[in-house]
Amino acid sequence: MSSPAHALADARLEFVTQWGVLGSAWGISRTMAMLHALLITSQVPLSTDEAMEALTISRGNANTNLRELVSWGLVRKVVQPGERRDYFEAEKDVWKIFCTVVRERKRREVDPALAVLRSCAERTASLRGSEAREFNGLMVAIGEFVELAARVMDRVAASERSKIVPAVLKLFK
Amino acid sequence: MSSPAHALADARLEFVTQWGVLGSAWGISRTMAMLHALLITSQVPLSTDEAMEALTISRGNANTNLRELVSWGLVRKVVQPGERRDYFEAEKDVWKIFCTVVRERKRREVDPALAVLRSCAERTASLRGSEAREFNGLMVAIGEFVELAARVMDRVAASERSKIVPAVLKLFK
DNA sequence: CTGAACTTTCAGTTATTACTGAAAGTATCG
DNA sequence: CGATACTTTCAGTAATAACTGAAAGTTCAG
Repeated sequence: MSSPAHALADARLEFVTQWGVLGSAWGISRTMAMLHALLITSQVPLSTDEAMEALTISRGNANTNLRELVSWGLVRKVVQPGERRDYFEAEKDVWKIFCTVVRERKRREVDPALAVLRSCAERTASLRGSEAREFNGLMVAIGEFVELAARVMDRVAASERSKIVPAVLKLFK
Repeated sequence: MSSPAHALADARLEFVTQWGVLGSAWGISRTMAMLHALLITSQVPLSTDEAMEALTISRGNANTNLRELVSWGLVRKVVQPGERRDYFEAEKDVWKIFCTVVRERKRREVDPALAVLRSCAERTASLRGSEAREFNGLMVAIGEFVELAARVMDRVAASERSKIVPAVLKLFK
C-alpha cells in the first residue's frame, strides 16, 4: 500500500489526466482541461512556470491555455503581494463552473447554430414542392428546439443553485 | 435571384456543412455530423454510394461513419424491396434525436467520468491534512453534481416530449 | 459451387489541431 | 534611461484524428 502523500498525488494525477480525456471528448483541448483540473485542485494560485512544470508543457502552450481559461471566465489572474509575475486561480464552486461553461458554450456555439437554422428556414419558407416543405419544416422544428435549449441555458447560467437544483430534483427523479 | 431549386439545394448544403462544424466543436467527427444532416434532410433512405457521392468521401469513410451513426441509434439500415444493397434512414423526430444523443453521451462519457470521480473520492476519503481534505471535498462535490446530471440525462432520455417540454417551459422562461 | 454484388477492414496517407521555443514585446525598478 | 523580470506571439514542428482505396470478407442467386 502506498503512502498517504502518494495516494493524494496519485488521485490528483488521475483526476487531472481523466479531466483532460473527458474535455477532449467534448471538444475542449486536452491541455486546457488539464490546466483547469490542476488549478481547481490547487489550494493556492499557480504561476505559469508552476503550471508548465506540473504538466511538462511549454511556456507558449501554458500561456495560451491559461489565457483561454481566463477568457472563458473559469480562471482569473491574481496578484501575489510583492510579486511581479501573474498567478492563476480557478473558480472552485461546482455550480458556478457549470453555469460558466453553459453560458460560454451557448454564446460560442448554440447562438451561431441558431442563426444558421433560421437562415435555412427563412430561405426555404416560400418554396413549393414536398421536398422543400419537408426541409423547411425540419429547419423550423430544429430551430424551435434549439431556441428552447438556448433559453434554458440562459436561464440556468443566470440562476442560483439553490433555486434551480431543488426544482430540477423535483422534476426529475 | 437564384432559382427555387438552387435555393433549396443551397440551404441544404449550408445546413449539412454547418452541422458538421457544430458537431466537430462538440467532439463529433465532422463527417459523421454531415452524414447525419444529409440523412435527416433526405426524403428517402440513401445507399452508401449515394452518401459517398453527396459528400465526396471515400467508401471506407462513408461505411465507418454510417455504422457509427447506426451504433448511436440515430440511423437505421433499411432494406429496399428487391434491392441487395443497404440503405440508411435517419430518425427525424427532433425530440427523439435529442434523447438518443443524451442517452449515448451519458453512457459513453458521463458514466466513465463518474467512475473516476468516485475512485478519486474513495482513495482520498481517509487521508488527513488540509490539502487531502480539500481535494476529497471537491471530488465529492463534483461527483454529486455529475450524478445529478446523470440522473437528469437518464430521465430525459426515457421521457416523452409531451411530458417534459411543458414542465421545462414552466420552470424556465 | 461459383461468381457477382455488395460490405468491411486496415495499412498508408493526408488533414487538422495542438505544441514548442526562441524572439519580440511590455512593464517595473533602480 | 538601461537592465531585469516577466508575458506574448508565431513560424516551425509534432501529435492526433480522420480519410482513402485496394484487398479481403461476406452473402446470395443461379
